[in-house]
Amino acid sequence: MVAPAASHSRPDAADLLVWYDRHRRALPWRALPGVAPDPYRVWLSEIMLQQTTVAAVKPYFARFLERFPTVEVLAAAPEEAVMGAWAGLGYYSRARNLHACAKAVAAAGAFPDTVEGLRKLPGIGAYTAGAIAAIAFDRPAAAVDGNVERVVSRLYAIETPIPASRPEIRRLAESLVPASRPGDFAQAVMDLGATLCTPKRPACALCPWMQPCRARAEGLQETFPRKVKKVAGALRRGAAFVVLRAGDDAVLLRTRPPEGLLGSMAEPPTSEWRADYDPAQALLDAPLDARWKRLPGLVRHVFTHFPLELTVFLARVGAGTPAPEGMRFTPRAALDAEPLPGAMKKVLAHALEQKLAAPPPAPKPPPEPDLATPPEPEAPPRRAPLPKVLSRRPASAAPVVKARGRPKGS
DNA sequence: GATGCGTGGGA
DNA sequence: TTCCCAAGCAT
Repeated sequence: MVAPAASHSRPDAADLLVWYDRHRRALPWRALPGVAPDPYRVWLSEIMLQQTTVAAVKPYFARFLERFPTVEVLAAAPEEAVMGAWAGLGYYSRARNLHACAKAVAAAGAFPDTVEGLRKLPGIGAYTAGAIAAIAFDRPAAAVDGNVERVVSRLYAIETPIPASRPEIRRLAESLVPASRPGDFAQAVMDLGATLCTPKRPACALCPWMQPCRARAEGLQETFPRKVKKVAGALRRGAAFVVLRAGDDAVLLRTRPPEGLLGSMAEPPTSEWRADYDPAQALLDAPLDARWKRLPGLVRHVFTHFPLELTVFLARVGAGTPAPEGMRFTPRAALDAEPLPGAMKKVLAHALEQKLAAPPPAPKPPPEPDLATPPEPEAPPRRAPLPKVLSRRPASAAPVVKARGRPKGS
């Protein structure tokens, strides 16, 4: 529902466009004024920017353009090359859909230039279809993302919480789209939300839409959009098994199933992840027979919907040891080519850090008393630099290894 | 409509 | 530390 109308004029697209012409952000995927945008770049950037910050996307976007300069090149690339180039960016179904979409577009010969046509492609939903139609083809379409929801909910002081208010927000957003320069308008609203109409401490004094904004008039701008907060997921635990093979200095890896969590990404074998998992029983889940050492500390990682704690086990096997069914040995020098998500990079960094660390003198209590295999007596270094094989990519160059002994109990 | 799906950064 | 969030999509 909309707050009672006061003396507010209707938000004028022209006012926003004046502001945009002066304050628009320069972004790598954004065409210069007067230059026709490249649909491939617009599409690629929009997919990467789904739930992802501009700063995180920039290096990935540049690397993708280098490796896959056109949609035809991307379509012809092997799946694992695409997954590898995406590794670290998150939401990996985007990468699979990206590849599938590229194949469809390459087969069709061009991107569709309407919302309806775009909407049919994998990985393109209501927002992205509107954004591409507007930005790449200057169609009068609304691109309603989180920024626009915030801007519109403030303009009209919408009291209904998200997500129930989404249909209303969309209608209002569509009513604002001008016939002239709809592509610039779509980008202007997002720039406004990203730079002035921010979630916290919006800079209303600089806003071209301050006058018609109802939330601002009431001094309640920061309280919109209304939303219901979600509950955090329950902690899950598990064990991860790092096997180092002598001779070629290789690590045992497998590929996860194509659907679901971390789909199609690589990982060292792990147990199931459950709330009641007992690391003391972990060796029952080990991928092969070996002299397993339970490493001190543990690897923590927080996914969207649950936190995870992995206890890491390390084993060394002889040269020539074959990989178990469905797994492979990858030499450490070749780990860069594996699509390892952040959580699994932490696991490998934790294990290899143990291996490389010189034994410090200070002993330290084991993280948990009842161990199948007692951990090594040495204390792990608090924050050793990442092993070289794991440091790549400017953006995610140093996945922080949060692993420390737990002073359990009390 | 509710869930599942990553990651990194800022307050 | 903890919470929230950032150009959403598929089911």
